Amino acid sequence: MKSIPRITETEWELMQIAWSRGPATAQEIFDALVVRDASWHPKTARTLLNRLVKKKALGYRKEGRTYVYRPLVTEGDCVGAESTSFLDRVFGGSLKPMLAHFVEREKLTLKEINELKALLERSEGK
Amino acid sequence: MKSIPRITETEWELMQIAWSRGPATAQEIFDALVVRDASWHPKTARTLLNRLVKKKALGYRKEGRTYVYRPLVTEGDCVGAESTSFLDRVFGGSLKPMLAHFVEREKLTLKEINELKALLERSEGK
DNA sequence: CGTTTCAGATTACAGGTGTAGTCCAGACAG
DNA sequence: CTGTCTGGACTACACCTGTAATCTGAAACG
Repeated sequence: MKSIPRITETEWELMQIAWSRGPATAQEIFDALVVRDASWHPKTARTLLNRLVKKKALGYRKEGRTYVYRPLVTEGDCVGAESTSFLDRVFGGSLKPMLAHFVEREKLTLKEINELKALLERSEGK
Repeated sequence: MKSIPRITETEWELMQIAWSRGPATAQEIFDALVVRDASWHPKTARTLLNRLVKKKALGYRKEGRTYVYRPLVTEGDCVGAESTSFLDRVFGGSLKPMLAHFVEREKLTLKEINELKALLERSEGK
């Protein structure tokens, strides 16, 4: 079982791109970042790419003179790790209060409520 | 509108105690920490108390020779801030995928499922 | 070929964090 | 009173984070 590296807040933005685009060069990743938030600086993005490589969250393959990066951890694994950490830290690990919090907090539309209920129904069958 | 200070992972443990016990001395807080996890060191706990004071997450009142600490931010506010941050970072701010993740992940008992459905019903009425 | 250019490597740097140790003044023991 | 003990203040320190700048070698331009 591989241990999931700890992804920081800023690093998540790069990982999201890495996961959604698949293999991509530093330039491509940077371009995608800028689309979401123009204030990204290329040097900053590169530093973070390097750190993610060091953490083994990303790997790369030399492709001519540039590197093509790709995720070494799945989004699901990272989401899982982060979710567990959040749940433990903020809600002492109890699912129900957590779900209650979110349901209360956002004003859900009737449609959303029904979708969620459907989700629960399906879970029930499993 | 007050801004919620950023509470780190370790600091959450102190805050949880501060919220649940109400006003308490450093010693009392430390004792409570040790109950949960014997590896706490008193100096570490004190340092964190000071940092939380600096962050204005805790305040204190001199009581004779020692200080009595109390929270300056509510648990609800901190939970809310942390939840938003988590939701944005990990699920791009979309509630449904997040709830889906948790519902899928844990194997909910039928009882829990029904409780959650009840929660949704109530939310509907609001 | 010499020069500009650009990707990646290396270096910078000020907070923030986890984890403690040392210093100092007042409360307490004798 | 005087030495001791203790709570709080200050100091330490390595690693992490966010945010870049500078150095270097090779590719591309002219």
